[in-house]
Formats: sequence, C-alpha cells, structure tokens
Amino acid sequence: MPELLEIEMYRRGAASLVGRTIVDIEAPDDWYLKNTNAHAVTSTLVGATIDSLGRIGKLMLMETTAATVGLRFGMTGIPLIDDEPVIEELEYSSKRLDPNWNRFVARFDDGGTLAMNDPRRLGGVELDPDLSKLGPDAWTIDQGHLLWLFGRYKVPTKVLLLNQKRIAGLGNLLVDELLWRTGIAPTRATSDADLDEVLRLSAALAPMLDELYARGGSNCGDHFSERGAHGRCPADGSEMVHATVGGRSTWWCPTHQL
DNA sequence: CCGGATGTTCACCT
DNA sequence: GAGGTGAACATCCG
Repeated sequence: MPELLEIEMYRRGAASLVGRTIVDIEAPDDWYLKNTNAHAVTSTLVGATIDSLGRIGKLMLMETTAATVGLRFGMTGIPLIDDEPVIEELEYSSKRLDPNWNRFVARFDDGGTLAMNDPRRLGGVELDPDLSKLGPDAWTIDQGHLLWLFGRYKVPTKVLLLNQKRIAGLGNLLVDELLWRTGIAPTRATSDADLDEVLRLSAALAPMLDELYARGGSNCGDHFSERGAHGRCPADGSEMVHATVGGRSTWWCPTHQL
C-alpha cells in the first residue's frame, strides 16, 4: 500500500515521537538494516532524541540528535507507535499485526516504542540515507522540472513517473490514476509528449494528491475499482486494458488515454 | 498449488 | 550512462 500519501499519513501519525529519547534498539533482522548493522545502529541511536519527522517521496526521515534515520516501508510496512498502528488498515497487506514482523524496534525513555512492522520485509532502516538518489518530491515538483524530465529521458511515461530518482513518491496506483486523469497512455514515450500534455500532467498532479489524501490514500483513485477483469473506464465506459509496463501491472483506458 | 500484490535493487542484455 | 527486461527478496491472499 504505501506510496507517498501513506508515508505522509505515517509521518503525521508519528508526531508523538518528537521529543522522546531512544534508550534501546532491537534489530533482530540484519537484512532489514541497509548499509549498517545492529551494533552501529544501537551505538549511534541510543541516547539520541527525536527532533522531527520528514519525508521525501516514500522515504520517511526521522531526524535525531545523533543521525537521520531513513525508514522505508516497502509494500507492506507500517509503523507501530506504542504498539498501535499509525493508520487503521493496510490494504494489500495482512490484516493481522504479528509481532514477529517487527523488524526494527526503538524503545523510548517514556516506555513507549516505535516498531517497523513489515510482513514481507521489503522495507528497511538506514542511517543518514543518501538523498541524492531521490528526485524532487512528487507533491511539490515544479512544472519546469517536469518539462525538463520529459525532454531529458526517453522512456515510457509510466516508467519515468515511477523512477524515484527522477521524481520521488509516486507508486503503481498513483501513476495509473494520474495518467488516467490526464488522458496519457502509460506506454507512450516521454519523447512523444507534447507541451500541452506535460502541462496537463503537471497541473493535475498536486491536486490529485491533495484529493486522494483527503479521501484516504492511494487506493481511493477514481479508477481504482476498475483495476480487474472487465473493469470499465468511469469516464467513457471502455473496457480497461491490462498489461505489464515498466515491470508493473498496469490498467488504462484505450479510448481516452492516448 | 499457483499467481499476483501499492517497492527497490541488481544482474544481464543491447 | 541510457534504456529494456526479468529476477529476487518474503509473505499473505484469493
């Protein structure tokens, strides 16, 4: 589930962490730690206080007095604060919250905890992540940068929008929804896009994110329910097309997405 | 049992 | 480096 909208919900839901001091780290799963190990994480973070919580794309940034902790949630990760999930339900993940899936836990001076609960283990924790690997955040990317990206790279439009190095935060569902809203086929080469299309895309992006955030997340798009056999375009009734684009399952309307 | 899943990375091509 | 493809990671769900 987590695309940038969900990570933003996580970030806001984790506000109560600010001001707490870490007294212990449990990192039972070495594989979950990226570019570090349990010893280094523990020695760095124990004694550190949480200053603030940030986000770039799908990466949550927990600023502490000792280091920036990068939290990635993969497909099924969710933070538990004091054993409570920060949002009620995680679509496409398990309905349970098995404590065995707590891949990383920070204990605080007030007795509370932050746990990364992640059944599939596709997320991870990193100290001082390299932010140069991420493009500008999709929510605030400006029109000029988007135009530059379309001129610079020649790939299927969906591939560009999914590439976190080019633009950070959009996932499979949000990209399909954005392309559906703007009438652009996901397979269409970025080099074939005309100015008007890129401007349309740019104009639709932030309002779409605002709207879907208010509705409840990435799975609240207008055509989400039509992802499936015999799904029909809510705009014109055409049968939705399904194919793999950029390695991802993709649905679009063959009539109005060109 | 099998296929697929809202993510990322790496390996291996051209 | 670009650009394309496919696999791998681990687990749950229908």
